[in-house]
Amino acid sequence: MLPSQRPSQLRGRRTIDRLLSAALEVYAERGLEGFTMTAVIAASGISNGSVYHHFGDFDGLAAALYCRCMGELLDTLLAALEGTPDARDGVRALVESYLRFTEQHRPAAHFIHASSYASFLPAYAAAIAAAKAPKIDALLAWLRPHIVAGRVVDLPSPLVEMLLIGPVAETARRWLAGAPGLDLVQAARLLPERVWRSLRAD
Amino acid sequence: MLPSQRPSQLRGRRTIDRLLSAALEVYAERGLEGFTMTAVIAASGISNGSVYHHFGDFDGLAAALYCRCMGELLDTLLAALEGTPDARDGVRALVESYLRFTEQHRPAAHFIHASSYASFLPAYAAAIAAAKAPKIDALLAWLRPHIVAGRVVDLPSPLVEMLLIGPVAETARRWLAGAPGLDLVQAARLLPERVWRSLRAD
DNA sequence: TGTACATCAGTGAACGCGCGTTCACTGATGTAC
DNA sequence: TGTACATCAGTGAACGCGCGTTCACTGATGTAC
Repeated sequence: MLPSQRPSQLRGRRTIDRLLSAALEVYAERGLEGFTMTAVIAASGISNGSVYHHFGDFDGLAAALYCRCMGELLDTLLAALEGTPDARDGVRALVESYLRFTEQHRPAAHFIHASSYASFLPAYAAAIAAAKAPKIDALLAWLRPHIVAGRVVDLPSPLVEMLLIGPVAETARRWLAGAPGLDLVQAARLLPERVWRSLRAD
Repeated sequence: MLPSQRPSQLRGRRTIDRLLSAALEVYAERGLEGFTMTAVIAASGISNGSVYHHFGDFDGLAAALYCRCMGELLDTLLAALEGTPDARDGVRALVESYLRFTEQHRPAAHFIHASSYASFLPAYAAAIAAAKAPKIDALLAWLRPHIVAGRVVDLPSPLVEMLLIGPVAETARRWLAGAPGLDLVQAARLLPERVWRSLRAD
């Protein structure tokens, strides 16, 4: 577990929250380059010593921010599946909600994508994986019956995930990087059906 | 054009080549974190002054390396289409060759993906886009007749690109990040047909 | 063929800046009796 | 209900390190005549 997840006092939880919010603001305004201890301290008004108290080091803060953003994304995807038993509807809802999340939470989405190869990940990989696991499992639990029943193609689950997430993740990435000619609303209208076609068993 | 592309003397071209090769080695061994001026200088045996002479600044060297790696990837994709007029064959060949390139040129592929949000990109975005444009155009030129003839779905071309590249790009990214349970050979066997199904018009 | 000269290529010591981190400290909170 | 004390939370000055960059310089190459 990340150290930050378990502060024993309410005061500590509020400090952590202020630090993470300030960190995302700093990232949104100045990018990875400007995402530094110094900048986060200044933006949050909290002393550097508190960062070490709660996160161990600056990478720990980055890992905690990553967990928070990724958690929000996964919660959004899970919410989209709520009360959607049909396979095609569910796949379409996943694609649409991923793109909607990207548009509505641009800084968080940007941070998630930009962190794929960040230096803080290796050190905190286990903690991050543990935080993601239950939500990933819930997504796979929704999907499995559809594979078993022969409605979705029976491939190794990492490959099913690639077909499902690949096109939207790449779309989000390019849009976040400022690529011209990409319209997320248009993508949300046109991509879901094509993704479904790559996944349906027939 | 990147300054590095046009050295007037053979000696200069060799220095540039040694610097870029050393830079990719440094990146492969120590990651983005260890990818510094100091490390590249030490690995190449060339003085820092020469870097400034040829690239302007360290970001210029990074941009030149990105161009070189991306150029190799695009050349590989174009070569896969050579003598492949059929739409389905071509799409499958693109998917397969993208994955094969990732496996065979791991450091270059890693650098490409990790650079998506790198700080050197904005400053050199125009030069990089100019270097990529002819090859991207060649890929689209292969695809267009198939769309016109109704064999490939008629979507805005950025979205066609997302469906084509998304699943393999995401697969490559996860594999490069060391995700467990991803087998590129298996992916090259199973993904091409599913990608084709998302693209074919019917 | 030889010489003069401009330009290109390469060197490496020196510099300043901002980064993450440390540490000795004060203050707040919760708990035991 | 009050007091003592351990632990948690927060502070901020100080530090060292390594980074990208600068600059005055030497050496190599190509060209003009």
